[in-house]
Amino acid sequence: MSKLNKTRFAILGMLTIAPMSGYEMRQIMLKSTGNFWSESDGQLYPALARLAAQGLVSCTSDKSSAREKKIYKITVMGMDELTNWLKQEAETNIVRSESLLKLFFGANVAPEISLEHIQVMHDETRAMLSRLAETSRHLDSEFKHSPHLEYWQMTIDYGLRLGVAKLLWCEDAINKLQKNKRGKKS
Amino acid sequence: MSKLNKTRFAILGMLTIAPMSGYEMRQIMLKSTGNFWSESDGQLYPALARLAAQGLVSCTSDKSSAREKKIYKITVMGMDELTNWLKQEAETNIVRSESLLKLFFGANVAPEISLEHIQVMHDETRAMLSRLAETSRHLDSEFKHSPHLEYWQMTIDYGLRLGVAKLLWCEDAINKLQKNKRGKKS
DNA sequence: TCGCACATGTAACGCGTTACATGATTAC
DNA sequence: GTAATCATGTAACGCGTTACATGTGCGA
Repeated sequence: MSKLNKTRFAILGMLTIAPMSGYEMRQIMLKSTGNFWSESDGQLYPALARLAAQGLVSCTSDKSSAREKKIYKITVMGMDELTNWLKQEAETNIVRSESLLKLFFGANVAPEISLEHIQVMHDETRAMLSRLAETSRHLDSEFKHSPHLEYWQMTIDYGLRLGVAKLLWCEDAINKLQKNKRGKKS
Repeated sequence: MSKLNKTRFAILGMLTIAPMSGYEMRQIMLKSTGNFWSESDGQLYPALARLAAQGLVSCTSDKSSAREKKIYKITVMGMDELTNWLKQEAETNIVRSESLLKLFFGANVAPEISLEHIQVMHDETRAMLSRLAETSRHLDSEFKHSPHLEYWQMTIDYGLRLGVAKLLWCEDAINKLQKNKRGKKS
């Protein structure tokens, strides 16, 4: 029960924003929840089909555009399922950082190696921060009157705060390692 | 190749600290890398056996203690394998936060629900911070002259900085949600 | 004596990604 | 014409956890 698939809930949640296709959903997820939650094709499409079979979402085929597109919409039952899940305590909080694992074993190699790893983290974090800032601005203008906005901005703010902290840590770590390098030379 | 098992490297790395048994390794991992990397029984023991078969670790049976204990030691080949991995760029950086996902969909339920989730995050973060602080003190006294110490403290510092940022975010988010609640009432 | 910590493993299951298959339209 | 994007799906594979199996010794 505990490790049961959460994909269904991510989907149901996305459909409270608007009815959409699986493809659209994936794009939106990447840009919105991408920093803390993502789903792959192989999870998404089968899950959508299952939800439809269970009556938690309805599906209509849209043939107006180029290729056939399946537009999914959340049902009353689906809404029930979602809010019920939202009320439960969160279970899944996974972090797995190969960068930190490598740093942890850094004593086995030259400090330059660890420096390089941290530099990469630094660059990636900076890139993430600017993406987040852009998303934030975009949401503010695009969803001015949506009840979702407040919550979305909170998750963005989370990314911003953690990102800034990460950046500062990187700079600190780089300093320490460089000082150490000089220390060993002299 | 890219998604190849990293367990082997985590094990090899741990064995650069000291020769140890699988059981000990698990304990140590939980306390040291637990916040950013962990392995379960079902990964650890088979991986140890494979590494031994490949000659990357050696294994001696210790019958002095209560139950038979297998002490693993990293070999020269294993050391080679490890340093080679350490030099490569990190690939695996996974984050999956159900708490944030629930917050993202918070507009679908009463603000009290989201408040509660954030409160849980806050408490968990505080607990993590005090565990980290304790570990840090412990390492300082226990491994004063180890070349590992500097690197270990850096990963702890990472946890501390991110943790503090998380804490501040929680407090901020709680304030925002409470303000919003009052706003709706009046 | 009951339960916990020590200690090693296996089997089953589900999670999640990747790669593949298909095919239309659009932009260069 | 050919590459990229839109669009949906499937199959295979490996990752990772959980639960189970087994047994010892120690402390409350």
